[in-house]
Amino acid sequence: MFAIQPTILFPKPPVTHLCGCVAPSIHSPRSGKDVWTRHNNNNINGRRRHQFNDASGVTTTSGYWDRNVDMDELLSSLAGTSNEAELHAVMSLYSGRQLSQRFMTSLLSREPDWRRSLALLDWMHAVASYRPSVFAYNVVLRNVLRARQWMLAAGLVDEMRSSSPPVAPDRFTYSTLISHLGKSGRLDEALSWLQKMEQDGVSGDLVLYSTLIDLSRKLRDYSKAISLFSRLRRSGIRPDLVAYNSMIHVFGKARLFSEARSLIQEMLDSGGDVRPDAVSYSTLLGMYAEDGRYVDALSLFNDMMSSTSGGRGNDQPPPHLDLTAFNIMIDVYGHLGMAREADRLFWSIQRRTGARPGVVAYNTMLRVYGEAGLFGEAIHLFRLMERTDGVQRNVVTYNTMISIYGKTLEHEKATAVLREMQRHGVRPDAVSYSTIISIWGKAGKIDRVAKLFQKLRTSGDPAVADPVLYRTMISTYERVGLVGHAKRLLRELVEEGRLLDDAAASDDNSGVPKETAVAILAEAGRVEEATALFRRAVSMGEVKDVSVFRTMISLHSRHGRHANAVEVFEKMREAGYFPDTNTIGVALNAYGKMRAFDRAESVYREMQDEGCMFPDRIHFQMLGLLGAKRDFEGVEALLERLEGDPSIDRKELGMVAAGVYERANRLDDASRILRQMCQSGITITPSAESTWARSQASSSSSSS
DNA sequence: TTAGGGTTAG
Repeated sequence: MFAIQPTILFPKPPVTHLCGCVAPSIHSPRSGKDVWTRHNNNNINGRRRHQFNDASGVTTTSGYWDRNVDMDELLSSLAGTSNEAELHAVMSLYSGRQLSQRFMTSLLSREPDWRRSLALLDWMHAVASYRPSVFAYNVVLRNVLRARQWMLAAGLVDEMRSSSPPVAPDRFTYSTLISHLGKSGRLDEALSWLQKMEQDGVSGDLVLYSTLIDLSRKLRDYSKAISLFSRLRRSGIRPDLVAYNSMIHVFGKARLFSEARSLIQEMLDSGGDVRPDAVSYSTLLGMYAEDGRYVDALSLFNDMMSSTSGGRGNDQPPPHLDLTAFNIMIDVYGHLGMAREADRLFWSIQRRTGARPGVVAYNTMLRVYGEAGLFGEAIHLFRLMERTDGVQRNVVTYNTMISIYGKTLEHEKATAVLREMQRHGVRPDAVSYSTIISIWGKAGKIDRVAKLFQKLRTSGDPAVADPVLYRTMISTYERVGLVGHAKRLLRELVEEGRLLDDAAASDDNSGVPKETAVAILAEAGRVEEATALFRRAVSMGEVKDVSVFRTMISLHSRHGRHANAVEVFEKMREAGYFPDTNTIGVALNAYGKMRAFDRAESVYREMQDEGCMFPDRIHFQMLGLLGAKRDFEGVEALLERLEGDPSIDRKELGMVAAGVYERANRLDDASRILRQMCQSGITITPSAESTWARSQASSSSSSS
């Protein structure tokens, strides 16, 4: 009858706990009233829902009489129940009173505790023979998901699908399930439900797809995000502004900058209903900045400054010029070594955007001053923040200031800032500690470093589970020659990873999660330990972030362990993860080194079939592999296909193809390609000319 | 009833 038996899956909690979930609003009549009043006055679908607020009960439209039932009394009785059996007993007292299904559903929808709502659902099934509606299921599902009871949630939806007759899950069911799964990093489960949803003929909507796209991005699974986007387009849904902006971010992360920029163009061309906004522009600006393409950022910013489109008036700045864009540009000027321009931009923020600089602007400016050696300005700004309304120094401010005192080699002042932040109630984090440790290390204060780290570990401060902090500790020890200490740290790390194998140990959250430990070991170049721990973590399903796979693949590749790199890569694909473009590049390289050309080719093809888009260099890499395989028909076929792709730079493609032939010692073909380039009006750069000349020279020498 | 986008520090 009931596919899930919560009593079996999840042992009953102690009575006090169960009561505690509902009791505060029930036991005290006063606060209980408040809670119900608040809920019942919610204006839902334009109708005021207050009919159950009356202690005497209200007649419902369905013809049942719920008036004999005092809602408060019923809820107090329920609050005293400690398990489903007792709940059933209480409810059966009321079942003779002909509670309407609507009443029951309403009761259920107000129940925030997942155990109790599940029990109510069970009761509706078993005792009253009320058939729970999709709505009822959705409410329970929401509660179960909020409690992160994943298995139970999946079971509930399976039950809906399989009960006879089925209670067909609807858009809300899937949307709730998928977004909760995704939010907690269970992207693959989320995607498998997306499939079931499609099987059930429930169409995904724009928000759902865009949630999944953004989740993929957060898990750094850009290829998957891109594939979802093309799926969205294929199903005829037109992206809106948020979806576009999400994708600009994704394309930027995947380094597909021309794609990112073309999305902005697409919005501009779309005829006005979707126009790029401040978020579109600053996303792209930020992506340029992150990839070190400061000049591109500058040129985009110039476009933004000169475009007045969408302005609200002559005196008003255009809406796409906002504080965030300026924040990014201060950072960009800083990286370009243009501190004076950054300074000018900072002080013009209010005039040009209408907004006052916030803490991020101050923090960025602070760092730019520090990096430019303008320490007087930095200290002045730091002091100014204290006196500026609406700007609160935060952990980033203090960390930046600590690092500035590190640059001036004033470790006592750096330490003083650390104390100052604690005095002001700002908790130092992993960045604060790794900054100060590195400063103390350089000042030779190893005792202080060791003492601090020991303190952090014993206090269970979450900052210790940070890969960079570990790396700082290790390199600090190594720099002063305490190699034994560094090794001990790594050994303990592995042991702590093992400690977490024990389910009980993971509850108290002590030690370092395996994913982190793998990253630390990999960064420290400890291939064997990292590999062993990684295998354990995978087998226990503890690897959720694709970046761990990526870390391992690049670790193996750096150490020339191409077979291992390929092994991890294939495991990653089996697990349903999409590798990012960098990883694909590394994997293709590894396949090439192993001379496994066919496997490389099928990866290249399959990923495109799955909707992936590659940056040019991946295509070029594939050309190179085909050349190395001496599959020249393949080279020509791919070349022809790539020539038809307008997003690929023709000149670069020609150069790469000529290089492929040159390496394969087919100089006639190399010349042919270069000749075709000249004929189609592509100017050949000096390096191309030298390639050409070399190919001519060696072809004449080989023929003589 | 559910739900999506941008910036700073080691």
